Amino acid sequence: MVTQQAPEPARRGRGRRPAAEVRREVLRAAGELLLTEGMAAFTIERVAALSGASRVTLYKWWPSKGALALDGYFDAVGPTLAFPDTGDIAADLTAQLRAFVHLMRDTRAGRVMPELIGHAQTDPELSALLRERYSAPRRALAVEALERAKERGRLREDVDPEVVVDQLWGACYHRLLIPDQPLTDEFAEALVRNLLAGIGRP
Amino acid sequence: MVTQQAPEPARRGRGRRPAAEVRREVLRAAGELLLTEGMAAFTIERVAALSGASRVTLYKWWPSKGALALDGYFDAVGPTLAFPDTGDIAADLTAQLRAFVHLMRDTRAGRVMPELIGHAQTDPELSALLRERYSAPRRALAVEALERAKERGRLREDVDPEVVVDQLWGACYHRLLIPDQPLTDEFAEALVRNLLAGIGRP
DNA sequence: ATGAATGTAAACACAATGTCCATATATTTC
DNA sequence: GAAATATATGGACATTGTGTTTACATTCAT
Repeated sequence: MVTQQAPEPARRGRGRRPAAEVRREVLRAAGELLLTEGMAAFTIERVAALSGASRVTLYKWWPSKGALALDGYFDAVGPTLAFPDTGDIAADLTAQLRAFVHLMRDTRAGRVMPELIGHAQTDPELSALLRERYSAPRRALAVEALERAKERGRLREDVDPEVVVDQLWGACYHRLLIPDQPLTDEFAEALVRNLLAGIGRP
Repeated sequence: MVTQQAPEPARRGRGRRPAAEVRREVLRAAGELLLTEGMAAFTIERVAALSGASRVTLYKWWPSKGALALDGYFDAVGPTLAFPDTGDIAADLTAQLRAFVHLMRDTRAGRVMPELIGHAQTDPELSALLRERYSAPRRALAVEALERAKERGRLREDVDPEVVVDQLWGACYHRLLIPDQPLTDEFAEALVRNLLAGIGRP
């Protein structure tokens, strides 16, 4: 039962294919298209053509273009999340922020993620999915790290970790989405320094 | 020379109309459409229909849909910018941030601005325009206020005002664009408190 | 083996983009 | 004031993407 794999990109006869195979191919094509040409070129039609699946199939499985894009993104990038915990909260935050800055500055993620966030502004489906599968989990990791630091007495008791997250990662997203100023290592370091020590003077 | 103003929305004969009148009508229609139905419903076609102008005219005057949207936004909202300067930097920052939070939470601007920023992620024209006419001027106002505070000795000398801006307004935009957490007055106040006094403990 | 589930191709209707044209009117120039 | 020029208008067109419908082929489960 040797299935002749067509060497050419996509040319197939009629009839059903295994669902798992179709899904795999679609996600691969979606991720590839997203990372190479960006959200502007990302259409259901092109994903269908690249994956060899029919548009109807895509419409059946994914509720919106954004949902498909997000699935494609995670399929391509994978769940590369981690949070160091050395006990030194300043160092841990700086390390995590620098890693984030590098990811956004040196890889395609730095173009794709802003485009996904941008698209989510007019796509409630994608907005919910993005919160649920991307921002909320990442936020939780940071909040946990800050809570631990608080328990160790490294942070003031009255500080809300959720606000701190916005003042660190939110600041990065700001420079990513509205690029008036560059996203650099020095920026990441200054964020932590400013916030921990305070910028005021008695 | 009495020009009979058609009482019905948009029904006109052929021929050239005064450029200023056309421009005014187009901007009014664009702003209105944007504020009532949002970016998703904002199309060249609908702006043309609402304004009574022809699509060709819009294509000639505006390089992209985003540019037209931004012009319409400013036409509708106007340059409502101001920065208090009472000498108390903490109070000034808090006041300005609270005003921003209110604008975004209680008016249509809170929906439109995220959509414009979102659209800018895949529209370089709009991105440049947004920086040039919106974010850069606003940023400058905040930076100037922080510089003045520095000169008065209220802020540490080694602090970069540009970073501070991201940690205050960037944090707000974060909650606006990725709404995991709500945008509240308490949030605005906590931002300033955290940053001025520092969140660390010796 | 058989039938239900599901992917495929092809066609359609629809909306919006972007670009023609010929014509009519405003503005400028003489 | 009249002619020349600039430009807005309506209408038509090709193109692209969305989303749905229909008939058919193949896989998967029983």
